[in-house]
Amino acid sequence: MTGTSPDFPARLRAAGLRPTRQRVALARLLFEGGHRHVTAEGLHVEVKATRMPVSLATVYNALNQFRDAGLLREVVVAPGRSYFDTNTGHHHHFFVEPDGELHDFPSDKVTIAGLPAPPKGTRLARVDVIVRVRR
Amino acid sequence: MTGTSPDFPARLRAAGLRPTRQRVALARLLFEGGHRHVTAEGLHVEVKATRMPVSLATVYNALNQFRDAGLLREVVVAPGRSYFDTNTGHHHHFFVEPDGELHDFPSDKVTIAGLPAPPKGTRLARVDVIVRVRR
DNA sequence: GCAGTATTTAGAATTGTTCTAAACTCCTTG
DNA sequence: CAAGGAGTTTAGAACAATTCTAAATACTGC
Repeated sequence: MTGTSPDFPARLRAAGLRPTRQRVALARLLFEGGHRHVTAEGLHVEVKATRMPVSLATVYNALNQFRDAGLLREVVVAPGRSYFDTNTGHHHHFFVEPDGELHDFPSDKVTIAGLPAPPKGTRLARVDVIVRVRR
Repeated sequence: MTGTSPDFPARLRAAGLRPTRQRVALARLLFEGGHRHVTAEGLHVEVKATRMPVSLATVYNALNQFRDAGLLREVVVAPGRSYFDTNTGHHHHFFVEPDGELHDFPSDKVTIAGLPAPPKGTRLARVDVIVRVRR
């Protein structure tokens, strides 16, 4: 079989989101190639470069909805700017300061031992490892 | 005994910062008790409650200068808000979502194995572990 | 004490993000 | 396939966190 041609409208519908033109355009940019890290501003610039103008507010809306639907993961590494990661599986990040470049690395080779128990009345949600590096 | 009275002016001077009234007032709030996590807004409210009014801009300036001087560490855990940690030693964080509560835990019991090498042309700066928990 | 530079300040400006209300579009139904 | 309603999009205003600006003030060395 020749490469899966991702049916974006269907994927969006499966996530409980109406496949509007702008959501499909954004999904295409986000999910068509390999994994990516984007900011709202960056994605807005990209989508404007296509023949489908989309407002910045819609980019923000879509990113938040995609994240809530589990299609994206939000990564908080730098003050004042949110990154969204199309890789929603288990993995961690390299963050190159001060450029703001972000790279995934798989978590399956990484072992974290000796973590204390969560504070009383809380349960573990996720463990983020951010390896900060400099040029 | 009257306990150790930390000489804040001297500590500031040692860090290369002039011991102005407002910096000393902020240092007192930050370093007098045990380790703390503060936001600029929060610290501003606190310092206003003392008899020494300090502008919000000065709080931001001071926090940034203290961080640059190594007296504080900035912790990025939530989008749109920076936390400053008076604990500059090796340790990691619990972050209670969605309240925004932050707790330290020492890193000496924690072992992280299997981290990949930093990307070419970069050197390791720090490894942050954020354990996200929920109520 | 005085000059001189660093610091503080109020308020404006900037940046990133969310909100609002009106216009539009997807989808279902007839 | 027209119509209607709910869900979306949009431009622009609003908001929140932070930084900048230019003028006033405070620390420090002499």
